Amino acid sequence: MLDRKVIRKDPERVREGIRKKGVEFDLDGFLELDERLRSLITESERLKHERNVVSNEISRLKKEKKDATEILTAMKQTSVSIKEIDAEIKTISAQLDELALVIPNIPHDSVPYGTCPDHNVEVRRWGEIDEQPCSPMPHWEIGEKLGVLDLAAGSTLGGSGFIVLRGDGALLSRALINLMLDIHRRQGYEELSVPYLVTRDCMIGTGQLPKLEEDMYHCERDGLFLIPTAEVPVTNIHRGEILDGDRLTVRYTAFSPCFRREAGSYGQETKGLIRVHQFDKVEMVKFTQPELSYDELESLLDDACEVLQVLEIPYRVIELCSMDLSFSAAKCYDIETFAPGLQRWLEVSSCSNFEDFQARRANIRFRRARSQKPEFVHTLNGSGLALPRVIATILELNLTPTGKVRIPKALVPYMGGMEYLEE
RNA sequence: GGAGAGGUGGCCGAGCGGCUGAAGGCAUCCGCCUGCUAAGCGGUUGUAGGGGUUAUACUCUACCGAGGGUUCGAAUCCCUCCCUCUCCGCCA
Repeated sequence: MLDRKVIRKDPERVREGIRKKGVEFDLDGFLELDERLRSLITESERLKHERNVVSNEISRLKKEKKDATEILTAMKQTSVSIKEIDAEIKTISAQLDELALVIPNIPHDSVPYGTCPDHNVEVRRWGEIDEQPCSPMPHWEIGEKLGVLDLAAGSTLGGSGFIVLRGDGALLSRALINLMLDIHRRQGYEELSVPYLVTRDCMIGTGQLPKLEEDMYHCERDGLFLIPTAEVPVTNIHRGEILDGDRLTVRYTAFSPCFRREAGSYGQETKGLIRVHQFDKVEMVKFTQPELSYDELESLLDDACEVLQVLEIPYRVIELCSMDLSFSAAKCYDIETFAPGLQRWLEVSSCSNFEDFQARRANIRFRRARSQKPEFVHTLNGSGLALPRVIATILELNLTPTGKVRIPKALVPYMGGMEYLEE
């Protein structure tokens, strides 16, 4: 959510931001409604003041046992007026709130303008990309051959888009989760284990709702949503709170499964492990002071990259252009690994700074000192990392001529000493 | 799921429908006092929105779990919902 005052005082900046994100929004209509609301509030408060004054007068008269019938009747009319005006205020206010929730965050000045992923900017690479693997084979073929991946079982259980990992594949997944969490703990993140079902308010807080309702699994009976990422519960853990400024920057990491309906996805995109309805992910979330958030974004990115370095997986870092940014993000880096079997790059992490956009929605603030007013924190999050695509990369990248898959050294201890996945 | 109790300021805890933004205590911060690791005295301390100011000051409105209702007027009465606690039941 944007600051209502900023929208009011600097509408052009907001208009420009909305344009850069490629979103349609009637800002003038919004501003007119806001103007109308404020004049109604002024009028309502004027009448309430009058009512308060006269009510005291009535009280006084009654104590003195004098007659108050006359002003009492007059006040009845005032009371009716207040009710009418307040009803209108309520309606307009609700309209404005609803509208405000669908205004996207404004891209940071450093974000390149662009209309599609082709306009994203490669920031840097790490490691050698071998464009010619020993035998280009997609991970699902490797995985099924080794018996670590069972796509048929997945679709039996949940339909298309669900997967089953078997034996050493399941172990590999568990090992990766542990390795990632251990790395992030060492980097200074507190590990959390959080609910996978959350309330609508949480989903609004981080910005998934109301815009992306179609992409969410919803348990209507209980009004709960399955989380699309641990970002939602972890960020909302401080909703409504005022954090102690001394405690910032707060860093959390959490493992969770992620549930996404992926409405509208189809074809090649959905094959194998690339796009599934349920996948595991280790997430990092930060709460920080506004002046530090862009430094924290860089270190967050580094923290995610470190996982790939430990796993000896080459990657590149992409800065998203304005229209490729998510609704809530002000700036975002994607980390992509190269899958030699598929001959394409896979997004394994997104590291974003939301500035105060989520903090306003979820009302997360901090106080610099006891005497000072609370300010909104800046929130950031990044995957560290998404499991299935990392597994896909490892399968395709570490495939040996004999058909075995080499397990990255750092992972071996987590695999009970196992060095290869083999038949 | 059933029965009961309760949700008030940073915390504890009062609160006959009218001068209660809210007693009292603790804590906080400021000052005074006192030569001893403390006590005493006085004062201070919420959030949001509007108006106002260069910024303060100032001022208005709202807020006692949430939302409705009754009333000239609600923390206080009525309804609905949420949450917490205790007991019982059920269950991994």
